[in-house]
Amino acid sequence: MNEAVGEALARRGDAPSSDLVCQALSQAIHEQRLAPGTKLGEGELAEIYGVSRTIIRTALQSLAHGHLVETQRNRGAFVAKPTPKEAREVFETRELLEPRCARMAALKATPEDIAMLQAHIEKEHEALAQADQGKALYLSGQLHIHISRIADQSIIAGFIEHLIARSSLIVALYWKRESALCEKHAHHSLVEAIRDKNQDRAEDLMRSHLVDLHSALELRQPREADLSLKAILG
Amino acid sequence: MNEAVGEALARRGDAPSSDLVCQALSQAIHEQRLAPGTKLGEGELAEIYGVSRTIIRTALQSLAHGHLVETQRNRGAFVAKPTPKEAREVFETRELLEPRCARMAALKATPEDIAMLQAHIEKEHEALAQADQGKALYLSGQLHIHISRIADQSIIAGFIEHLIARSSLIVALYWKRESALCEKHAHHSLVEAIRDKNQDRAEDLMRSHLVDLHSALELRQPREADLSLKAILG
DNA sequence: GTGCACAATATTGTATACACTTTGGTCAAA
DNA sequence: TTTGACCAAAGTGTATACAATATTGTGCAC
Repeated sequence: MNEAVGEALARRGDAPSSDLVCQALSQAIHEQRLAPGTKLGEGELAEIYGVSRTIIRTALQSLAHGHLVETQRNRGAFVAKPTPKEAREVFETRELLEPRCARMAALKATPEDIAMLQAHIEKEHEALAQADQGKALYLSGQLHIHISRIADQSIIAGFIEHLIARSSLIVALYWKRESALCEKHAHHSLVEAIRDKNQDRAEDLMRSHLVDLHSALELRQPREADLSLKAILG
Repeated sequence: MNEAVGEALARRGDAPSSDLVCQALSQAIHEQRLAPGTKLGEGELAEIYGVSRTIIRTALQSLAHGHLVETQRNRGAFVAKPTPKEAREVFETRELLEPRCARMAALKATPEDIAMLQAHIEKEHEALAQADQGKALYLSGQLHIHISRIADQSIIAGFIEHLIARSSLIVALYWKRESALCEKHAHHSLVEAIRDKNQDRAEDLMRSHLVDLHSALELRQPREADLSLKAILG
């Protein structure tokens, strides 16, 4: 029973309010309701969420650590604007880490894991059917995170989670065309390969899936107007 | 001249005091002057560094994001105690990332980079000659960070920096025997390979160097007594 | 009308004050 | 002696107040 007691004590929620704010802001960024470059004023956010600036500052600092927002001293926090170089690096790093994770996931996945992945894909289909672009993007990232967690390499999984968060911003800035259908099929066959414990195929499918995503980006200068001034006149 | 103006504005230092505290604590951890598990009381640190708890909390939060300290709600912050599983994962991840970085560094290193690495090795020798274990450990990690930066993959370099920071804690907890001489030689030949642009050799040397480090660890339960209760009764 | 200096405003950085939780100890009862 | 509750002290979580900095608006000189 000792184990149960420990679990209960550890599970005693007490979610810090800064975490809730952090999650709310993350989700808004992932769903592209906050565009890159948007100013995140502390007072403004404090009023919106009904907490003090202390909490907001804590949350913004967390997001800054995850490179989702950039802070400038005495100027404030802004939704991050990954540069083309950063965008390229994010995907290069994903192409290094995720195929290995897919391989390990194929090795270690339990029937429960498979069921979870398949249920997740169902949710993705629903979001696509409803043409809910933001939710579809979010769920797509979540699938990658689930796979990395199944691989049971929590550090790499943490890195991947980090990279996927940044990928949302990159997609917001540099996405070229709609290829949702392609993605849908890629996820489906990837989960199949994991289900079949086909490590080589899972690794290959993940790699080519990421290459497809990467090549669907137009890594030119950001399109926003407020930065183009700097880009042009710099 | 626009460029120069922008540079000057951006370079206008203004290091936030929380960063200074953060750096001081990091260095103390790296040099093993703060043992894993040590309580980091906010008031105590505030008095030591002559700033308010606000600054200390900010710094501790940064360190928590880097997994150098662990915070427990309403209980405070403690120097992190990586578990054997975490330790294994840290080195497995380093073995995945760093050999690739060494290869890219061999490809991209400029003569200035080589000179910097060689100068760094000199400093390592000095620290070893003075039997300054803490400084030697710190410099050893710095060399790995320099190499990853030369590879010009800033995201991977950031991950490696993160992993090396955690490695300090792991070494503090699980180091088995002294093999400083081995390390000295490994670093030397690694820099040689990079100097000679020998990518395969740089990659192999880095890999075997990391494997050596990894195998010099005794990944059993932590030795501290205050945790053994939990470990026994869990 | 244009450009610059300066003041007013707004926003961030830091310190302090207060509320809540944990912790350690004391005392009473079994 | 041991167990339990309760109280006091210490420490963390949050809000607020004040200081420093940046931004914006105004007026003056040219």
